[in-house]
Amino acid sequence: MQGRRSSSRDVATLAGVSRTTVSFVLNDRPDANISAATRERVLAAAAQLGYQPHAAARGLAGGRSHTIGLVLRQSAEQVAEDALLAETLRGVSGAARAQGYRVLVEPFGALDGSYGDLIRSHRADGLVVSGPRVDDAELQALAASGAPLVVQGTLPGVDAPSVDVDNVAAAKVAVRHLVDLGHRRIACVTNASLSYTAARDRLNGYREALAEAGIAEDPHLVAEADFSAASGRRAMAGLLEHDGITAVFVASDVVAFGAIAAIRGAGRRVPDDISVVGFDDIPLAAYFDPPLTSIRLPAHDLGRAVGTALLDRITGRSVEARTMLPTELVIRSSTAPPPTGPRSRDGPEPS
Amino acid sequence: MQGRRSSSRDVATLAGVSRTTVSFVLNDRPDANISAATRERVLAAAAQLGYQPHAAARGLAGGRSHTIGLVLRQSAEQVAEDALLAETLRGVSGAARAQGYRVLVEPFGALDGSYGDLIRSHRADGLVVSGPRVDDAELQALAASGAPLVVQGTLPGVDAPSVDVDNVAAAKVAVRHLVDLGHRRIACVTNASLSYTAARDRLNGYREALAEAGIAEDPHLVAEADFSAASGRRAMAGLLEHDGITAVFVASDVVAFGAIAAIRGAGRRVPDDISVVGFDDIPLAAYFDPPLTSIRLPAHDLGRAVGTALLDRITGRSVEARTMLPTELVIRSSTAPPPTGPRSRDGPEPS
DNA sequence: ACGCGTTACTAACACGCGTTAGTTTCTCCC
DNA sequence: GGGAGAAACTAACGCGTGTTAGTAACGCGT
Repeated sequence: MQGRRSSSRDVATLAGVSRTTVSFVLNDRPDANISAATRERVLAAAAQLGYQPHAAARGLAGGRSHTIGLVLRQSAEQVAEDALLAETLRGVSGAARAQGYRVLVEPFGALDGSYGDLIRSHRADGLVVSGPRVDDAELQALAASGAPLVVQGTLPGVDAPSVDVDNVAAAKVAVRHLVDLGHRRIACVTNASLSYTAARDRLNGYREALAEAGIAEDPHLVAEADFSAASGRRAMAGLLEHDGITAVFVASDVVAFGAIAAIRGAGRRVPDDISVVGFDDIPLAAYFDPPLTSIRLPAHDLGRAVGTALLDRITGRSVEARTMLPTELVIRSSTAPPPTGPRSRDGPEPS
Repeated sequence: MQGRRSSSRDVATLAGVSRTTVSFVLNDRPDANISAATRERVLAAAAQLGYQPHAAARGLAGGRSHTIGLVLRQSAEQVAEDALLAETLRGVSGAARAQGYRVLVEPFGALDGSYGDLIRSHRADGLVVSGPRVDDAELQALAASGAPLVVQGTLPGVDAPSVDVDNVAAAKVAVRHLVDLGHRRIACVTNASLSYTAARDRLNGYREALAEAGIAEDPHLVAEADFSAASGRRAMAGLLEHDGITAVFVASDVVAFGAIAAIRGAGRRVPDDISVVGFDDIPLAAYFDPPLTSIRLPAHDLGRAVGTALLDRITGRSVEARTMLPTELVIRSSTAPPPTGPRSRDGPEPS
């Protein structure tokens, strides 16, 4: 079908025009005057040869790589546990492809902070930085140098647009759901170390919800996890040493799976003895036992939004400094009213 | 810190040498004779300027993009459900980076078969094709044209190296585990449609294990799922209409989660009434209730192996036509001996 | 003093495209 | 008929690098 790689010169020769004309036609230059007949001839020639511009040559001449980088700033273990990565990636990639861009994924953001090389070497025209941390010097420097980058998540003090969900509000909705069911002694397991802004925000949402309900916060009822189910189990096991807990807000579904394992391990039942609300609504949440009540995080939309924002930034369009996507509480079976008596199993109705 | 982008010419000027010498030093050309003093001076100048070669220029001149493509041939839903994608990606990316390569991810392999453009436009020097299907015309054409590509999975009849686990043998081990526990009436839920070779192989392993145990196969005990937990629930619900099933081999953990939901929905217990073996050993398998017995799939190693194989192919080193990675049966709590009586709850011991 | 091989370096081309400045052809109106 | 302006196209440069062919300096033996 195809002999050897064909260049733009081959197309020009076949169509009987100059290389410049070929370039004008294929790139749809609006100010160029190309007759309909010529345009047709060029397109036919290109199709016949299966012509595909050489990406490097295009990038060199045009000063644009038509590639964006997706930098995962989390550690290897965290990346592995990220059940929503695939969806986010699809969203970013979809947004990119719609404008002729492709996505380079850099999953070692945490290994060495050298992802700035992607920009410096013009391998990528811009970066989506996911899972930013407050102590990210590379990110600060990159943003200061004016590199096109968009943060997925929240990172105050960095001069770059960001896309995120409102973690505070979402966590608040989750905890309020527990309050509405009648719970008063509600624990919290964070999704990660508090050096992650998302973890901090979700914890703050928990606190605000308690405050609004007039419940005094007990610092002993807050435990930190670090993305993994194993850490959730450990954190929850610690919390269970305190009496009277009837509900937990766990700021990540994966961590919640571990927490539930700990609850079961202690001989308690979900939701009969302890209600659990998760966060993220990963695909498996609905198939867990019990099906997990959670906050749905629009992973695909997040990816698309962050990709679109970056491309807007690259192409000089205006970008909102902050985009917030809506979340939604998905109520399943891991939450119920608190037990009435010490061992009552009847379903009491909240007033 | 950095003024404007510095080119190789700036480095040459600063070091007091020619641009060619700079190129020789930075690329470590073995046949070039560069004095230690000059080499030192060049490296110092490059470091001082923070010099980073322009990727497009390098690619154009060298004819190599230093990028490999990771093509996900599964549908969007399947990609979303793929809990091991992150690990595989890390493996591929790690292998690539070790040789100065980066990874471009193409998650829309199923949308349009146009991933060949990555090769034709020289955007990528080679492709890792994951989740191949027998009816992939693009793949056939690409392989025939001599494009460097490596298949992750199994696809007979395509002239390209492949990396995979031995799905037949692994499935056999899983089913033999059930047989050894004393089960005789063992059902199977596939992980996907049988147009996927992995699904077919795992089913064959199931059949071989039954045959070796002298158990006649009942075609009614095999049901197809399609990657999702929802499909697993449906498939299992159908199987439960047949009497006497005491164990199921489900060729995917995610699907198994759905299957377990169906079993519970029918009022049966795992493993007391029905044992379940999964496949993949996704991170959450250990935290499911009950913790899932499964076949561990070395996702990270698979990624690294397939990445390394592709790079070997690109750089002209010899590549084995077929690499098989080992799997391992991880026994947890979703499998147990079959119930002795119609409703016995005691733990019987297999003889 | 001269030739010869080795060492250390450089000038200049090629990669394939986008793009600016310039040229030719065509149309129209006085 | 002739000049002006628009329409349609092209020649040639530049992007930043890798690489080949070629040159200058140097050591050394005769």
